[in-house]
Order: sequence, then structure tokens, then C-alpha cells
Amino acid sequence: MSASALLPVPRTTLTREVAERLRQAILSGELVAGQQLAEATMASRLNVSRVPVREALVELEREGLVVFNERGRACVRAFTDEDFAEIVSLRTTLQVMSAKLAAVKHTVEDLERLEMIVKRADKTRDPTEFSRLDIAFHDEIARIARHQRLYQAWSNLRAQMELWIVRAHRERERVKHDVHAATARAHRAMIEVLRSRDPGEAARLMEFHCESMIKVQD
Amino acid sequence: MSASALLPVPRTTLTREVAERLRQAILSGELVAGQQLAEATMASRLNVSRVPVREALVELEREGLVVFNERGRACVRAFTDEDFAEIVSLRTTLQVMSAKLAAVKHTVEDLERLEMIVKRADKTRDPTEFSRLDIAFHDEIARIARHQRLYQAWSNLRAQMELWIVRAHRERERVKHDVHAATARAHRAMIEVLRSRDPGEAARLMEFHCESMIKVQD
DNA sequence: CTTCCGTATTCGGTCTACGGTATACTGTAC
DNA sequence: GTACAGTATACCGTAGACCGAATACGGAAG
Repeated sequence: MSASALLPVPRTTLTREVAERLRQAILSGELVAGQQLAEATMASRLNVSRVPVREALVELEREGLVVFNERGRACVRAFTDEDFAEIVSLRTTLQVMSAKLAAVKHTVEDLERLEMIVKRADKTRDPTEFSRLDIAFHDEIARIARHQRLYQAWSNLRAQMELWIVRAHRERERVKHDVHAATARAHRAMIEVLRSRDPGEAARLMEFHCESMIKVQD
Repeated sequence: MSASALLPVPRTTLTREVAERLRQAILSGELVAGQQLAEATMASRLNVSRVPVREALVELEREGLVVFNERGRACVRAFTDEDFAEIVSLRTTLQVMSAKLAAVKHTVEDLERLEMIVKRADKTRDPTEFSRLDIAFHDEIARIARHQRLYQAWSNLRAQMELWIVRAHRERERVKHDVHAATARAHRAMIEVLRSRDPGEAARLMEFHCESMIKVQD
């Protein structure tokens, strides 16, 4: 207890805090699609002024969870099937590029982190936790690529990916075990391909993996 | 004249207006790399309050023209060679994906717009104008792909692309004619490939075109 | 009963003000 | 002369209020 008393004070801003809460509220379904997010209402509910709420909404718009209508009012984005098709197709492109770069740039520590994620995914029985680790695996690949702008583009998609995966899990509870096993296999194979430092093969495998996720949706 | 009198009144916000002015100032070099952009200073110079300036700076950060340091102060981004390598490599990936989609989804009007851009590029002798039309061509391809998230990812790169092209032109004035001719040829070829609706060939040509731009830089 | 007009409410865009923090400069002491 | 401390300044984060615009609701007139 006393050891952690003198750690650096976590410095954050109200804007980030509000964004995080709204993000969680949207991902958890507490805020439903189409719901209006009036600045003043959110501000009073969160006990902050309108400015942090306003800035958080802009951030969430960038992440694709919120849309502003023509008169500047924010509402929770309603996703169509076309939206999810866009999300997974762009995800595939960005992850293929990430895999190519990661195959060349990865270090031993990077692979260890990936294996840690896969191991944790093996242990869990909670589908939400598994989804989170699935995202974390691909996030780590994007990070290993060490390409700031690529990572930013991926970051802007990540929250929407989470929403897609959550929805996918809800829609087909019964097949989730097969999907989990297949995902785990693909991730292990990915690590091995990265270890061999073959960008072409890494790209092929990543594309196959991402595409196979689309087929599951049907 | 009278025909345009009853067009919709252009509605904008101070935030957009400030963002546009700052963007132009950065692209034109009026604001130099590394320069601090103090909110209060910019606000008084532009005769607005700090809030629109602040929101505009956030927008420019998303576009990559501005960075916030650890204490939240904004300055004009200083680009390294690695930055430009990132920009062109991500550009290539996004444009290849765009070309694939555009090959399938384009309409006659889309191709007409592309040809219009190429024709205007032929006419101009102004290198800055040519660069702008070069960007406009690729912007149009990204638009034709009709993929919102892909277009947004490209949009976040566009301003940085402009900066790269401007710098490239300044650095090698003498070769610009060859580059212009090669670009014009590549763009015409691109239109023809799109017309044949062959996504694979469109992707190959786009990748070759984007990669060849990198070689020019050396 | 329907339609139109006016008013009231709501909401976003903007401005001003205040508090906290970091940095820089200056003065004093060693 | 140098180093440290204290003060001043500048800027960010945040709050609260004002204003204009849009919409919704109600009343009156046809």
C-alpha cells in the first residue's frame, strides 16, 4: 500500500475521462444507437461543464461511435451491415500492411507480448474478455509495425471493431467456441510467421485470417 | 450572376474558418515548422476567442499538421524523412485499396470528373496548381471507392501529402517537367484501367504509380 | 377541423473569466 | 561569479453565461 503511495500522480483531463465513460457506455449498450447526446444533459449527468463533453464527443466522432447531424447535434451512431462491411474491409487492409511491417521490425519482446495475449485468451471462458484479447492481439501487431500514421488509422477503427465483435458474439452464441478455437490457431500461426520474418507470408496469412472473420458473420 | 444569388447560404463555423486559415498558413509556409501556436495569440490575431482556435488546433492535429507537446502546447509539426516515408507508404496502401474499389464502383460521371482533372493539369504551368490537381486526382479516386472510412483515413493524410509534394517540388525544380509528364501519363493510364473495371490491374497500376513517386524523391 | 402564425423552449456556437501549473527571469546570498 | 530561491508571467483546463437559430407547441383564424 505505502509503496504505491508515492507513484506519479495519474494526470488526465476531464475530456479524456468523459470520452472514456461515453465510449464504455456506448460499447456496453447503455447508450443505444440513434440516441441524442445533448451536451448540457451529459454535462450535468457527469457533473462537468459542457466543454469537456463537447471535446469528448468530437473524439468519439473521430472513432466513429458518434455522428453529428447537419445542425451539430451528436447522436450515437447506428451501424448498418454496410458499415460493418466497411469496418472489416478497412481493418483487413490496415492489418495486412501492419503484418508486413511487423514481420520485419519485430523484436523478441514484441513476440513475447503477443504470446502473452494468446495465452491469456486461452485461459478465459468469458466471450467479452476473449473479444477484448482478440482486439488486443491485432492492436499489438499494429503497434509492432512502428508506423505512427498506420497505427492512428487503426486506432480510429478499433472502437468500431469492438462494437462489431460484440454484436457478432451476441448474434451467434452457439458457434463461438469454434470461432474462438480458430482465432487462437490463427493467432499462433501468425506469431510463427512473424518469427520467420517473411513479410509476404505474414501478409497472406493476415489477409486470410481477416477474411475468414467476415465469412463467419454470414 | 443572378443564377447563383439564390444558392444555399454557405454556413460555416468559426472553428472551420480558423482551421482553414491555419491550414493554409502552414501549407504556404507562413507558419514554419516547430513554431508555437499559442491559443491566445492566434485568437487575438484572428479576432476570435480561444475556443474556436482550440478546436481548430485539434482538427489540425488529426490532419497531422500540428502536434501537441506533453504540456498540451501546440506547434507546427516538423517533418522528418521518416515521416514522409510513413506518409507515402500509407498513401500507397490506401490508394491501392481505393483503386480496387473504384474499378468496380465507378460511374461514367466519375470518369468524366477524373478526365477533367487530368485535362486541367495539362493546361497549367504552375507547379503548385499541378500538385493540387495531382492530389485532387487521388482524392477523387478515394471518393469514387465510396467507402466512408477509407475516405476518412485518406483525408487524414491529405494535408500531409500536400506538404510532402510541395517540399518535393521545391527541392528539385529542374526535374519537375519530367515528373509532371510521368504523372499525367500515369493518371491517364489509371483512368483507362478503371474503365476496364479490372480491380487487380487497377491495384497493380496504382501501386506502381505511388511507388514511382517515392523513387523520385531520392 | 385544418392550417398558419407566433411564442417559448431547447440546443449548439461563442465569449469571458478564473484557477492551477510550469517556466523564465531576476535578485540575493554564498 | 555562481547557484538557488522567489516572484512574475504566460498558457492551458475548466466553468458559466450569453446569443442566435431551429423546432415544437399552442392558439387563433378560416
